[in-house]
Parts: sequence; C-alpha cells; structure tokens
Amino acid sequence: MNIGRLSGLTGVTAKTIRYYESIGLIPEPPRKPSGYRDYGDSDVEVLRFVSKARLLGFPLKDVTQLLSLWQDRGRSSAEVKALTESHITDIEQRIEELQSVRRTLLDLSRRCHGDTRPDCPILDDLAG
Amino acid sequence: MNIGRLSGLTGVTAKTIRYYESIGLIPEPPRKPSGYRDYGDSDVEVLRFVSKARLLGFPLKDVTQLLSLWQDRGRSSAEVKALTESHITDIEQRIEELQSVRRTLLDLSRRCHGDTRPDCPILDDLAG
DNA sequence: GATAACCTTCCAGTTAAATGGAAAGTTTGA
DNA sequence: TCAAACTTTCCATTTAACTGGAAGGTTATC
Repeated sequence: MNIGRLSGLTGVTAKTIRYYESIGLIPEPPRKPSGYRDYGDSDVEVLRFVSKARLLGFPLKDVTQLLSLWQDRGRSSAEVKALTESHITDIEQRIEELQSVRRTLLDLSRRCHGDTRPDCPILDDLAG
Repeated sequence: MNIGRLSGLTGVTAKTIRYYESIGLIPEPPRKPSGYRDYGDSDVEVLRFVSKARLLGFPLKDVTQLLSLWQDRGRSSAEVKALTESHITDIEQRIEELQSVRRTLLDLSRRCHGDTRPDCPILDDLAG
C-alpha cells in the first residue's frame, strides 16, 4: 500500500512516517517501480505501536527500544518494565514540579483582589 | 555595574541577560565609554522579577506583560490575576494529561511480571 | 608590561518532534 | 487526454528559551 493509505490506517501523517523512517525508527519499505514506498500489513501494526507509545509520552528514543523489544522473542519483560518505570518516574517528577508551582500560584492568586486597584500580592511576590 | 556583577546578583547568566535584552524583555542599558553595558540597582530588581516569574513557569511572553503591569502604576490587579489564572489553567491541563498517562502506565506496569519471561502486558497494550 | 579575567558582537547550534513548502514525477478517474 | 490527487526528495522552519564559540576589545592584577 501507498504511504497515504498507511497514514489513513494509522493516523500518522505521511510526513511523519517519512520522518520516522529517516531517523531509523521504522525500516525502509520496498519501493514500487515508480519509486513509491510500498507498505504491507505489518507496517500498519508497527506504526500503530509507535503511535500508541507516543500517546503514552514515550520519547522516540524509548519507542525505538520498545519496538526492538517487541520484535525480540528472547526479550525479558523486566526490560520493558524497567523502561516503563523509568518513564513513569520522569512523569511523576514533572507532575510534582507542576504541582508545586500550581500551589504557589493558587495561593498568590487567591490573595489577589482582582479588582481595579493596583495592589497585587502576585507582583509583590515576584518583586520581593 | 558590569553585566557579570548583575549576573552574580541575580543568578541569571550574562548570556541570558543579553538574550533578554535582544528580545526586548529588558531595556538596553547605557554603555560605558568602553562599550560595556552599565547597569544600575533597579536592573537587579527587574532581573530578579523576571527570574522569579520564570521559576513559576510563566512563559517569556507573559513575563513581558507582568513586567509592564508591574511598572504601570495605573494597572488593575485584575489584569495580573487574569494572567495568573490563565497560567494556572495551562498548568492544570498539563498535570491532568500527565496524570492520565501515569495511571495508564502504572496499571500496565503493575500487571507486568518484570522477569525473564517475554510475556508483557505493556507490549501487548501497545500492540493491541 | 604581561596575563588573566572581563566584556563585545555575531552567527550558529541545542532539544524534540515534527511540519512547511518547492519542484518534479506518478497514478487515477472522468 | 487532461487534470486532480498522490508521491518523491531536499531543504528550511517551527517552538521556547536559551547556549556555544569565535574573534577581538578592555580592565584589573601581579
């Protein structure tokens, strides 16, 4: 199938599919005599796998590893789990940073009148 | 004072100070005969303000606005609060996205044996 | 008077993950 | 047959906020 069809079946744009190929994330497909890329059904699976992993926030570097683990019959699930846990840790770190900032901002915001007067604890804090 | 001193007093690198000047976030200071930038005490305050706002995750676009509100005696605190609340909303959105992903990953990870066997619900999910 | 430690500008590169667009070839459908 | 729709490669741009580095001028210290 053409790249457009693969794109339609996976929700990944043709542009992005070529990009994934260019960075070695997915293999180069065979070409038709015209030079058009010629994908098979298994490419649909691969690209869906990639797309799902991206939706779960795995960076492309991790996706590469996940893909190769997926295709490695001799893998240990421990490897996959380790990768995932490390990703979870990253996410939790980011969440905590955001929550800390959020608490500070909520506190400042709560104490700000939010009316026509210029007095503002938010600015006071930034200036302090 | 020289840019290095301003940097030392604020924790913002000289490189970044020049960058802030280049994008119009902070004003161009006068120059000494040598061409060196010559900052005053008020520049320390301004840069500390910027630095604090950045630590609270305000994008530079917002920092520009906050700075000008700070320097506007006729401001209404409502403007500052609105900016802050909009930023809080962004942060909450990001937190929720991360939490949703986190829940999914935790669930998958919990169900993964994490041993030498290849079976892995994480890969199954990505492939499914 | 030398040498280190500053400072200057300017241009390019970083990160991550795509996205935009031009110019040209191919296929499909009326 | 002709035009629309698709595909190709290649190069550049996007976002945000810096950071690196070269080449050269200035100031402070020994």
